[in-house]
Amino acid sequence: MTQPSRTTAQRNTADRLVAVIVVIITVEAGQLQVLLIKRSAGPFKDSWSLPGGRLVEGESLLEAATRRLEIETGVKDVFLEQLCTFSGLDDQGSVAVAYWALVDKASVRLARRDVWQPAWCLTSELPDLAFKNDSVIENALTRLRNKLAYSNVTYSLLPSEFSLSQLQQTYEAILLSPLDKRNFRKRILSLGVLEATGRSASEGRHRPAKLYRFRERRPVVY
Amino acid sequence: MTQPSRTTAQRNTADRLVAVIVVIITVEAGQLQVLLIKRSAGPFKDSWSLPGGRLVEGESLLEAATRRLEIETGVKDVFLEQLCTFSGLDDQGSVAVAYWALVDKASVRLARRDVWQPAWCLTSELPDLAFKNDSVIENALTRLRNKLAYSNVTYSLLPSEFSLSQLQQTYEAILLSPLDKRNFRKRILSLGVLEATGRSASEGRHRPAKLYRFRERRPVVY
DNA sequence: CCAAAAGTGTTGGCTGTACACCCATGT
DNA sequence: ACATGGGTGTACAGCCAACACTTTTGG
Repeated sequence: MTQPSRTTAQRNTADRLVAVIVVIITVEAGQLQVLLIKRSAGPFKDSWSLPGGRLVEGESLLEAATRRLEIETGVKDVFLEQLCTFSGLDDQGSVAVAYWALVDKASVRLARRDVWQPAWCLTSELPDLAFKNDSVIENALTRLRNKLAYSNVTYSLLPSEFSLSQLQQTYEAILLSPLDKRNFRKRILSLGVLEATGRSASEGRHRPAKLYRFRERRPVVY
Repeated sequence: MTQPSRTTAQRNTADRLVAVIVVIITVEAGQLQVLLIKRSAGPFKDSWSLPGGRLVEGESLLEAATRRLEIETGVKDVFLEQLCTFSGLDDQGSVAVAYWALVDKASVRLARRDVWQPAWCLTSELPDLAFKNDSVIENALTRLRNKLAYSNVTYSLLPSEFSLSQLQQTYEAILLSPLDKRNFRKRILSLGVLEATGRSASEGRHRPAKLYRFRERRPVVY
């Protein structure tokens, strides 16, 4: 059984090429960043796009997204959730299921290859992207901002132990606005999703900060 | 170019059968209902499932869902939104993109056909469903409940003019819990999404109720 | 001793919730 | 006249936002 041609402009079976794409988000130095891939072949050669790829035989959507995430970053067991599904991102009738993931940049080892190099990009300075990927990213960021308010998703953006200031900086980077320190601490601590580790860490020549841990390192909604 | 067989348990191309399924929701007499189809052929023959079907050539996902909704109910221009995408609902490697829709039952004319008859079913009395469709419905209802709190989606469940009591009954049917009348009216009116029509209607032998209209008959988030 | 970030409480406004009675109509 | 649902206001509590100073450390 031969494969139908993948390059003709319109597919001639009712089956579709199904791909997953993954919006991999991190925060570093108070800046939101997204992982992009430099396209070194195919349509949109030399422009940037989100990492993605087709499903392989027998693979579920989540498996494909998990695999893709690990290929690019080496990380597993982070927050990874379906976002939405697009048709018409290319003009080939394919269907793309977008996922989004949150990773701690320190735990990432970017894939090193000659072609299709991944790189972090500030969300404030996104280049032109292939396949309308900018709307996918916008979508993911909106979801992230909403989800901050009623879930613990940030567990996946930080190391296992962190200070409240770090957590606050993460929130501020995502929301693009400063938060009041006392109100933030009150709110977060009263949720009861954190526990103190008893340890402290000083970064630079300052007073050392108490370290906290998320009680659950998996998604919880309040 | 031959089509690959659709009946073997595992597909042997990386292309997938892509279908949309639609959770069509309505409220009547204080009861949430979902449109189901009696399967009269194929897998799960004689059990119930959500209406759905494959994409046709050149069709987008939203177009497919819109078409399916209109085929079953005759209605267009109602609230229709993507829900989420499943792989593994059957064991054939297909991918199903679920949508959900809200319709005013009075404006619906159910498709009449000899086979695959559609029928309304109370969500409190769902039969066993094919293809794990029960989880899809649960998902849609959860989304609806959440969305009640910050959007005007109910515009699509009611006739163009309605009383506040009708609106409240709709909310109660969805949330499965009674609401305080005065608080409900205060809350809804203060949102400013309704406008009084100036007209009234009495149903039965009661005091006639003021009628209202949604300012926007399309989704708005507060 | 100085710079830098950590840590800590109180107040006022607003929002949401609980709660009960009178009114207009049709029969 | 009465039964039925329509319509209305107040008081209290909990939540969120605004706001400034002291403490601890490293250099």
